[in-house]
Amino acid sequence: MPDINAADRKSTASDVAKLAGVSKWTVSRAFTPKASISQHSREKVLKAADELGYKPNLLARGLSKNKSNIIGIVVDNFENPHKLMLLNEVTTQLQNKAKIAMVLNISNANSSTRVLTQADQFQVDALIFLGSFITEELIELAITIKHIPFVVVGRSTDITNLNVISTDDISAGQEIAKLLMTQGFSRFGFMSGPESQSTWLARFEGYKSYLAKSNINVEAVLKAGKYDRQRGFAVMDSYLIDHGDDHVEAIFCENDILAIGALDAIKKHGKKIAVVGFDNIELANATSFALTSYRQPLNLMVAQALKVIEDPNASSSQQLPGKLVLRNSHKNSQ
Amino acid sequence: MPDINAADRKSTASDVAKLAGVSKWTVSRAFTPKASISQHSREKVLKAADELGYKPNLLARGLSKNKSNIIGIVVDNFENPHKLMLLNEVTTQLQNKAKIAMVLNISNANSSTRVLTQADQFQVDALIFLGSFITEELIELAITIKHIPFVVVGRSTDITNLNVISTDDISAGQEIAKLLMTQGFSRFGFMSGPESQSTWLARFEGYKSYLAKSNINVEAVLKAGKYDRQRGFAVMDSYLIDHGDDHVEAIFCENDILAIGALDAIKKHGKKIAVVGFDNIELANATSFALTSYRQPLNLMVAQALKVIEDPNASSSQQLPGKLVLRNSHKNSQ
DNA sequence: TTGAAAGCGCTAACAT
DNA sequence: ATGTTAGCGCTTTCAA
Repeated sequence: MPDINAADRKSTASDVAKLAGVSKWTVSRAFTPKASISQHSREKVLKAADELGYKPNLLARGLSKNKSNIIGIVVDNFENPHKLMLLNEVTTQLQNKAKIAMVLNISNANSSTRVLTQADQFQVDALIFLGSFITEELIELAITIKHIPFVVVGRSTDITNLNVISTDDISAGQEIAKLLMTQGFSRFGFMSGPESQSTWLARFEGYKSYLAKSNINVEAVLKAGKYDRQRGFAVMDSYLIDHGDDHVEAIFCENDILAIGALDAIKKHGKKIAVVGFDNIELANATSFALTSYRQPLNLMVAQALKVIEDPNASSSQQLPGKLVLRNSHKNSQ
Repeated sequence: MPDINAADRKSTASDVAKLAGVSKWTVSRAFTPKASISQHSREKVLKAADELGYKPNLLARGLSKNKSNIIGIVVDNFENPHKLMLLNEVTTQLQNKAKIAMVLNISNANSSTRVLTQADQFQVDALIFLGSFITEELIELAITIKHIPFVVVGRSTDITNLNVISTDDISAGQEIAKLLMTQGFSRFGFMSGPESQSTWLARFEGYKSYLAKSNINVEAVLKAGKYDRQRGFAVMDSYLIDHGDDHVEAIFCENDILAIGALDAIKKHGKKIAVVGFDNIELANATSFALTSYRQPLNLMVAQALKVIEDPNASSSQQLPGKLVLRNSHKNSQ
């Protein structure tokens, strides 16, 4: 059958070759940055390509080069606005490198085994775990799909042989402890999110160790169990119910949405407790909260993560410095 | 060279064929739901595949079937937590259909032309615009990449020949007007986000028309210009500064993050103005806001969108009913 | 039901 | 610098 639909079909390298009067391999060369091809030929080809609206089929290229330029972005929680900041950063940086982000949702009902297998079948070049609640099981799974390099962004863990790019959580915790001590508080608390044996609460370590230098204990550790505003509220609410007027003066929450929940609970009880969060989500800036928080260096973290998955040799974990963002919630008089 | 690295390489249909003692075409059939193949052969193949950890290469399949099963999800704004709800829904539903989401970030500095072209090169089967601020230019672009069907989710527009799946914004606006009138208010306002000639503020239409039935005008339309909490705050702040005690009693904000900003401004001025938002983001439930909002039927919207891109004939726009979520912010006495 | 040939659109490697 | 052969891993089509 003659090619009646040629106009509707995407044109291929062969079409361009025909129009430019060269072979299709020359067309391929014209689209390969440092291929040996004459200036003349390249121009002819590019002109013809432009006329036909030709753009190389990246799936075909991927098949032949055995490199898809597709990166799997693994997300296990869609409740925290912070994820959106990360997604924004990672998609932007990938796009700028002519790569593309495939979002893999392993939250809730989605079977992570199934989804990661799917990603593997789509030939993702690498997997990036976005600040996920990494479990042993997940790591196991990622390793099973063993051809794929992967890196964890924004989550401390003590699993060895794992590439992790995160904020320097120890220092962050210390800085926050220092800030609160400077305010003159003497009774401190901490609110934690999900817990697993494989993840290490470096933020808490830094916080605790700094206070310890002044012989101060963290007297209350409120376990929210997940990164969830409602849980943050609930756990602070019951703490205040249980403790009456005998409560901590300042609390460091593992992240902003927990902190926001906590602030609401504190407000409900009409108490004054200083609160510091983590992530510096946009909402921290709302006057209702004026939440003092800690900004992670997302751009650097993502850039480093991309470097790691590109060059498996350079593989190494890193802790990057973030920055305290002062508002009002950490002060002793708000 | 003998295949020394066979163990490290992903195994292919040929590997499986060899082990199962059949041809590679039979292997392909074993993985094709209704192919004609004997039960016996299929079992042999599946067993061999399992042994080798073989899974079909979906990129290769895509190339040969001219269908990638990759869907481009176009996102132009990463500030609104509502996007995360949408992303969660769309990735989950796609994954359940053995398809995968490629997130295309056209916010800020990302050139939408470049990104959509990139998506085209990756052979996305379709494009889904997520509640985006659709411009004429964007539509133009999407049409230029003409082989690709696309659909807009969650954004009313009056551009014709465009598949749009959205909440029934007219009814929603009416419901909200009714709710506020029931509270006994008589002076009403509206806060809008970004404006373009191509998008139609159906929510506002419904709101306005319902009030008009009682001969009531919307006396103040605050234009935030973008979906941004800070802008919501700022525009309400200056409204209150300008109007002193002579202000509306109730305001409907185009979405929740605007509403949250507005609430903070109202609080700052120590005023009482009823506020209703839209989207029902998780934060609406925070006690600081107790924001009455409107929940869009995201699951239905996304399901419908997927149906539309799968079957171009069924293409048609739809308005799906959502649901008012009552909290405290709409009441005349909070 | 099964095997074989041809082709999806591209690139690596070799030949000229 | 350019054309050719072969091949990436799969499916479609045609024979047997």
